[in-house]
Amino acid sequence: MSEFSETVYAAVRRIPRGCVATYGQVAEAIGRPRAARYVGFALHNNPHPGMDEDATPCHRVVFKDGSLAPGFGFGGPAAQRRMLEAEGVRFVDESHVDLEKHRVSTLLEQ
DNA sequence: GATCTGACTATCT
DNA sequence: AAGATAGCCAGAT
Repeated sequence: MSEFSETVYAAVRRIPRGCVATYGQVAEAIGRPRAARYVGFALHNNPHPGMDEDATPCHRVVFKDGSLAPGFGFGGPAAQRRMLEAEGVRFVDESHVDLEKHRVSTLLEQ
C-alpha cells in the first residue's frame, strides 16, 4: 500500500466517534489540501471498513455539503447512514449529516 | 510503460 | 448563479 493511502487511513482513524469530516479536511490533514479526490480513492480501496478503532471508519468521511458517498461499499448509503446514527450523528435529511454539529474542528496531527 | 479515470473541492468564466 | 477547469496520486487497462 502506498504511503499516501496509509496516511489517509491514519487521518480517517483520527476522526472521533460520533463525528464526521469532509474529504477536504482529510486531504488537508495529510498535507495534500487539493487531493480530496484521492482521499476518496484511497477509501474506495478501503482495507478495513467498520466502526472499530482499528478499522478505517470511512463512513465518517462525507462531502463538503454533508452528503454521503454515492458508491459506498458497505451496502449503500443507507448502511452508512445507519452506522453514523448508531454513533450519535444527527441527520438533517436521510442522506445529509449535520455537519455544523458533527464536523471535526481539526484533523491535523497533535 | 503510457494513458485513462476516479468516494472531491476550489477557482475561474 | 451555473457550468467548466485545474489539481492532486495511484491503480487499472
